[in-house]
Amino acid sequence: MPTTEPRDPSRVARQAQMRDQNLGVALRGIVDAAEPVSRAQLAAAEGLARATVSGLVDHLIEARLVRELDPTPTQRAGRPAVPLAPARGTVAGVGMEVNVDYLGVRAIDLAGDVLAEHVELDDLRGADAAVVLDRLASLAEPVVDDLRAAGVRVAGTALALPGLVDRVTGPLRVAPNLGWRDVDVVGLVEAHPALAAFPPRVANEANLAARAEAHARRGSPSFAYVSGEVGIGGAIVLDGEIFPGRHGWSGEIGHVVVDAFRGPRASDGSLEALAGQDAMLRAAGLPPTSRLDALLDALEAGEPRATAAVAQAARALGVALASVANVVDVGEVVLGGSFGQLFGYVHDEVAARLDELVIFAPWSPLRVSPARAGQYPAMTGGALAVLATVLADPAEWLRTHA
Amino acid sequence: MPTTEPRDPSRVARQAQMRDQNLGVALRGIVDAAEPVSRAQLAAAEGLARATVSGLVDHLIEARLVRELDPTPTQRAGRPAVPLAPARGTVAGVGMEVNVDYLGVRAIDLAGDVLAEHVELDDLRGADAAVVLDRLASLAEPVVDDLRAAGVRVAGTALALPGLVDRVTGPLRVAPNLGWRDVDVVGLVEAHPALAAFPPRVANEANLAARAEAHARRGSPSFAYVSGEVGIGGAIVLDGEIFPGRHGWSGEIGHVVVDAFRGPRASDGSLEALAGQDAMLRAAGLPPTSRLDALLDALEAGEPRATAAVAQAARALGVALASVANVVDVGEVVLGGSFGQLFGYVHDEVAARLDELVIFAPWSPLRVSPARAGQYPAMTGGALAVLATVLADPAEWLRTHA
DNA sequence: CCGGTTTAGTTTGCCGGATGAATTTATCCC
DNA sequence: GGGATAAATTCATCCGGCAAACTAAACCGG
Repeated sequence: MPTTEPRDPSRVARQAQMRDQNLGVALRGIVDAAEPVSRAQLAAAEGLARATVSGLVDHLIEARLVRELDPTPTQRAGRPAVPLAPARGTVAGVGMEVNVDYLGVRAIDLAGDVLAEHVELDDLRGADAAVVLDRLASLAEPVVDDLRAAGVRVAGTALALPGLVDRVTGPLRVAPNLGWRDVDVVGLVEAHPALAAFPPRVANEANLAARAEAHARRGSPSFAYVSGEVGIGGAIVLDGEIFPGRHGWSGEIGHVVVDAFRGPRASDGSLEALAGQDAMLRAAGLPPTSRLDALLDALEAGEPRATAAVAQAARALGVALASVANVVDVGEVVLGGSFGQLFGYVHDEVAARLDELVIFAPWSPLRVSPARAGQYPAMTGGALAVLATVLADPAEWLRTHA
Repeated sequence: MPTTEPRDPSRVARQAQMRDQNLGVALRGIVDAAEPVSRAQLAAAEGLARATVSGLVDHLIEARLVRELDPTPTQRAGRPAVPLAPARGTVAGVGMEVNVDYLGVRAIDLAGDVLAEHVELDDLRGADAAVVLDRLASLAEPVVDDLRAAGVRVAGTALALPGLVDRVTGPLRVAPNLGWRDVDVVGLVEAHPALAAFPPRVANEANLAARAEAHARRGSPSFAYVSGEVGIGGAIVLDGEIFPGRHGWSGEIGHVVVDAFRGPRASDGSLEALAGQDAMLRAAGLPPTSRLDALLDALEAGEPRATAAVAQAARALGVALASVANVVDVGEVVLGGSFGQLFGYVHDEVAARLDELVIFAPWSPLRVSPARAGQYPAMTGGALAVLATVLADPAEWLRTHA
């Protein structure tokens, strides 16, 4: 599970906050651990006294955020440790997504297990926002209801969208590939009575997908994530944290210009214009209505136009990512979405461009790897984003919810 | 003064740390304030009890980090507040810089006043690193000695270099325009006996210049900074903090590629290749040995080749900055160094390209402004970086120094 | 089987430091 | 000179982390 939300760094230390803060430290220590840890290990890892940790853990267990496992038979002397693990099925984050050809919901608990999931495939280009969001809410309603009926506390919902979304207030500014502009997404979702109590945190699809990717990789990785859907989105991950930017609009790698002098408008040379799905299909001589599978088939068959199209796109992708790496100093590039599927065809070119263009490559070569977060990573990332609010300050969350 | 160094966010809260942390909060509250604040104001601003703040402030005064000013005659009833201000001339940060045509030292105290300064102009392209750094140390030696003789505690030194420098360990990886590569800068500076006790924090020139710029703008601004020296450097500033990246190599805007298909090598289309000082002079038909002044004269005279050269460079600059803005979501662009001097000639084109290419421009237009940090901002930024270590944890600093 | 050893977890008294209320100090105003 | 008002200090209280002592539950060697 990724770590905390950003917090005011110059915060004063108070007595009361101390407890709350350490409760969070303990919970994150348990949830982030690769293996179940004992109270004693946790104390050693965080530098707290064992007595202190015991008190915190008792609190977390009582709040059903943590559970004790059966002691594992060890061959060592001494009283066996009680392994601690995140509780299962007690708290859930709900991630929702509307994208160009599907929409869906996924609920995940603190242990990272998927508790429920619903996805519907459909072409939503140009669909009416109110209709689509009502349909999404209808999809989410039974999920939320079932969870609550089963005694699962729903910590909140998140909604991933393929566009520019304000970080806090959540209006969708523009989603070019859906044809949406200035949509009050939160309001439309809340309009559905079942979700009125759970206003979604809205965020960009690629940013949430990157969060899922960071979670899948454990241990606070840093990378630039590229999400090839119909458009090209992206995100920057630093030490396991999504880099949100000032308004939540960061990571728009698709709008990086790699060829400023290509057409009359400089945006004709943007990465999305050169390596977006439509551009690749066109360059490969495939009908614009076809899907990525058609391109993959053509590549498999060794079709020269398809090969050339993907090579050209890979060059643009590599150049754009090199610029990103030069500016934000990330050591790894993760290709997701369609670029994940095309990984074998684009890896070498992307790696070569990074090697050539990133100024620090001689001292810290960049890795290029495919996404591992599974299907619909933005739904997972949305659920994780919700759970991260619980992890950031469990005491506060327990006071307001629970 | 800019705020703290980044700190481990998931740190546990301890009793002992609480005092130290609040000491830092209080000190930063006083130093960052635009006007002198009283203990009571500080307590209200930070949400601490007045009693607590009093104790902290007493500690800071005793440590000569803060001083009390004379109460200003106010027209209100009640006991007049004692204004608190950063102490002057008690602690200094020393910023040093080696750049392509100058090298120098500047010492600054907590109040932001320049206590000492020495700059020597010289063309250092291709000069031997050991020789230059020894010369720099000789320049810094009397500055440090004089400060110490005057009872000023020297908090440390920083060294700005026009190249890629490792954040912590500080070897200079490469400085293309100096012709340096893999230089143990810290070791060479420390070799000078006067500086043996003050190993410099080494950092990129543009990153430190951006720190000075952030300081000059108060109030935690966010912007992308471009430093046009002989090469083109840059930095990202978010809420007043320099964004260092994983290794301290961030902000290399000069290596952003805006025209991937220009030459045989993709790097022929980098911003530095298109808008660096050499490129502009060449395009303007000026001899490569000439300086920026010659270009400014030609522009002033309406010389068409010069105008065209700068227009072309401005286009590349605007496109590169648009890519940066799309990726890191900054709302302002600050042009420093030669681009600061050329500001009047490049502003419109840069602003137009940002407006055209930055996807969020319709909702949050980007500002383009010239740098205000004065001459040799990297020296100032280096000194501020040193002082920031004091501000980050004054208690710790007092334990180890003082 | 039993005492010694080792490690995990709990109990307990202590202590640092934030806190709020009360107090003192310093000014303005009538 | 006597309120009124606000700043700063003093003081008793309380919270929570801490170290040490203690209990619990395993292993081991005889």
